[in-house]
Amino acid sequence: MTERTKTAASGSLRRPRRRASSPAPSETRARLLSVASAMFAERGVDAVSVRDVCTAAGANVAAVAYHFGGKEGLHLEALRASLRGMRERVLPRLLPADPDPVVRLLAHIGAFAAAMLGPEADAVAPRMILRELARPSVALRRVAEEFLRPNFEELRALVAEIAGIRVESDALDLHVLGVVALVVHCRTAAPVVRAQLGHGDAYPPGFAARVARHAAAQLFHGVGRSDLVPRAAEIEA
Amino acid sequence: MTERTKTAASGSLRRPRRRASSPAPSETRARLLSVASAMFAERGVDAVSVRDVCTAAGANVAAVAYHFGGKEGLHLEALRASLRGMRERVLPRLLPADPDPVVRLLAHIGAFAAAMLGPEADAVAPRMILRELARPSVALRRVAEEFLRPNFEELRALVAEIAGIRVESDALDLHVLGVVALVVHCRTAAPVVRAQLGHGDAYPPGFAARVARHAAAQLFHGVGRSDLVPRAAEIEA
DNA sequence: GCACGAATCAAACGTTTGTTTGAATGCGAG
DNA sequence: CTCGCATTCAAACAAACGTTTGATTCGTGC
Repeated sequence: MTERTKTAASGSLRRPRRRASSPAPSETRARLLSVASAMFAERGVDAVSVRDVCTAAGANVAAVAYHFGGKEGLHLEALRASLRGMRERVLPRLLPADPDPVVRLLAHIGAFAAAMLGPEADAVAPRMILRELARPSVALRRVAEEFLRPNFEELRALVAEIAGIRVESDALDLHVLGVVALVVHCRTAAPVVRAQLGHGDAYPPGFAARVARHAAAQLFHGVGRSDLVPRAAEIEA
Repeated sequence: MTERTKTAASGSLRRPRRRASSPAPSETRARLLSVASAMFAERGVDAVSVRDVCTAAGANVAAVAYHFGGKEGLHLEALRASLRGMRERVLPRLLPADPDPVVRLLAHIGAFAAAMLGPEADAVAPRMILRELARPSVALRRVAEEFLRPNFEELRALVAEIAGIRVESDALDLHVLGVVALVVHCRTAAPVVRAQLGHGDAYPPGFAARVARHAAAQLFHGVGRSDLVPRAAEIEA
């Protein structure tokens, strides 16, 4: 008994030792992760209790502590899963092999906007990531940058290639930021933006592409390539 | 005992009857409101307990329930106070009496950016308002629109006047949204943006004006008034 | 067959939450 | 003075939180 208690109490952060060659990754664990991701994205981590997650996943209350070492561990794992899903699903679409940097740029902006605002944007990943942006507390923001940072750098590189030496570095940053900001703002402040634009409960179909085309055109204008503006129309819904 | 419990459960929403001609607006009430606004803006409403607020304000735990009828009431009142302060302090600066719409537009954008990103942006109002944008749950967003909506409409009217019939309505909305989005995004996602721009823990001095000039220039480009772009430099820090 | 360990469970833990209570306090009017 | 009323206070309240506990189940390797 005492030995049991000692063993249990000793590990301040207890982690369930998983077998090296575990055949079953614990179906309960997977369910918890999936349900938690959805709920965290929907209502925010703080507004969701582990009891909510567990009952929704049909698991016991202790399951979270057992499989993830606590709520914090579940949160981090859900975030990681979201990031992984995001990278695997949308990043490939961001980088077509076309030699024309304009084509690549337009594809990038279009895919980014679609991921954030499109009809399939109900996916948990964007909502979860954007939720992290607003909470400067946790160091998980670092994890979030795993996605946003490459996105920004890639955009920056493409724009630099297209603009040539026409723009100084600082201005280049702001131009790229303008694109990201517009898309992100439409997502994070969606209710307010919809009210301002006179939309109803949801963005109209094709709105993501509309925003993407606008952002691209503005970008071309800004970096002194107004000649490319018509090509922004190449972004399709 | 049973009667006790019944009575306790009955009073669902109690409100302290304030005297009609109250001479002292309860200094404690004012302190609570001030402290709460700051803490709500800093850490978010959910992350701040009424105990935190009360001890920080040197008041009793029951003070919140007494003066505001509960935490919700305090939150709403703090939000209202922030909005009022914001309108009184920054809105007048948004509307100079200059006949030139370009001057008014530049003043508007400059003041908006300064309020959000400038050195005095530590004021609680912007942080509190922007925090509300991210939480679609409460109807307090309606209250927030008391500030953001007029801001948007005013900007829209000015841009429409400057651009003339050059732009269709939908595009006009997006152009105005682009300005708002850039400024707001720099504030809400500040840590990430700073990391992307290579800034440290804080934006460099003059950053607000830099952003404002950029947004204005982009706006002029977008609405086909590239001739006005140089005038964006009129925005000063 | 049996013991081991991973997994699940009901139950309870201690803490913190927002709120309520009933008694004190202070002050102005009658 | 004393009553009434707004205010403040220490204390306790029920509920919800994340976590821990000890028992139980069940498949596997020895």
